[in-house]
Amino acid sequence: MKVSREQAERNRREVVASAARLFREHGFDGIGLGEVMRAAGLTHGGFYKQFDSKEGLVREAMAAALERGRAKWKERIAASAGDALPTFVEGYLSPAHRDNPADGCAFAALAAEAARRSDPQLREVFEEQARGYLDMLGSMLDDQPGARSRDRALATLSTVVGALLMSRVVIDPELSDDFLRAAAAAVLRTT
Amino acid sequence: MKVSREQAERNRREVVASAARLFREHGFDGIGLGEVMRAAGLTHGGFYKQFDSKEGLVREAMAAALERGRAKWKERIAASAGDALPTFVEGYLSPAHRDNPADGCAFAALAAEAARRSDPQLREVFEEQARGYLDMLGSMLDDQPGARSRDRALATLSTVVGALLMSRVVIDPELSDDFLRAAAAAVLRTT
DNA sequence: ATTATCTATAGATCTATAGATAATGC
DNA sequence: ATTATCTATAGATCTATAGATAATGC
Repeated sequence: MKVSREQAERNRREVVASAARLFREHGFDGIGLGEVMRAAGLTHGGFYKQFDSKEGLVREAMAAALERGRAKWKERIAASAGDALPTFVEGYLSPAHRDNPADGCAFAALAAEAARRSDPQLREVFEEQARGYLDMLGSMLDDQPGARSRDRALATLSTVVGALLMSRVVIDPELSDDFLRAAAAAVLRTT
Repeated sequence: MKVSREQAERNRREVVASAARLFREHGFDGIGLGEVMRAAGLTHGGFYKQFDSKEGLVREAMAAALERGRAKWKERIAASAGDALPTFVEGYLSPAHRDNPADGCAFAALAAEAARRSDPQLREVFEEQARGYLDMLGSMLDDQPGARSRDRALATLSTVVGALLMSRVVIDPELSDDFLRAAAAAVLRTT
């Protein structure tokens, strides 16, 4: 039942990718290692040869999810003909993003849970990625009278993450859309 | 071991209050019924005489936490000499609120988890309270050229919830303070 | 007599480990 | 010979239930 070193490496990455999806979809405590391994096509007994603990997988999965998400926005912005900020804001605050948390932003899906976890290394991952997002947003924004670009990046990230969160918890589709639309308009209005 | 009807009613309310605190502090899955009952000074076996299920308690605890939170802001605003919006925003985005999730806003602490739960009635509770917050904020904001007060309430709620969330997950106290400060400034600047 | 709470437990699930197995890689 | 993965299981925990107990309230 041993596999080649390359296959083992592919398997490991598959476990991290499955975990990144399933944690965003069900929360850290909403999914067991058995189900994560099964989603990766393995059995749960093999987990500890590759990872130290569930907490270690949580850490790697969040680093992968946030890094991948940020790279995706950069690609989308580069590929777009329009301005960077509207491209990002309209994509981030789209119904498609709201309706697909498994593939979406890990801040909106899991930052509250991450803040509660005892593992400080997990919060380091979120902090490092927050700085990455702030750099990305800061470069899209110019200093303006009354607010430097970094402060506007901090406020913009807060607004889009909060709006996505609120749009997911309410049931009424109109109210949900209103959060996305009004937050996008507010962010773009201050530009 | 029976107690008077009034005492039983007090006990029930104490269970809901303990749950409201403990869920905000540890998440819905991070705390068991045993610990909730123990925090209320009871044993876990007595739980099902008062509640249908853990999900029922989650629902009642969130309704209580959000209703109580909203009432607290209204009191604070009424008692304050200053304008309503700065009073709310500076209180909501204060280090004290950030550092006390057990007593703080349930949107920032638990909306992501609530959105994932299968119970639709829980999301109804969040939606109803979101409308309450939007009404409260809308009444603090005037229509302005380019944005009606309801849209500004939607964006403001998104911004403050998102900023509190982000301020809790990062480790660096400076970065955490920056989220609170920059979000407050952005919200008040558009006034 | 009724019933709020207690002790005790069933049944499910979850993390982590032990030991077996079979394919890799020296 | 080494090792990635498998089957099986230990030990902890969690929700929910059963039946006992003792104080309330008719």
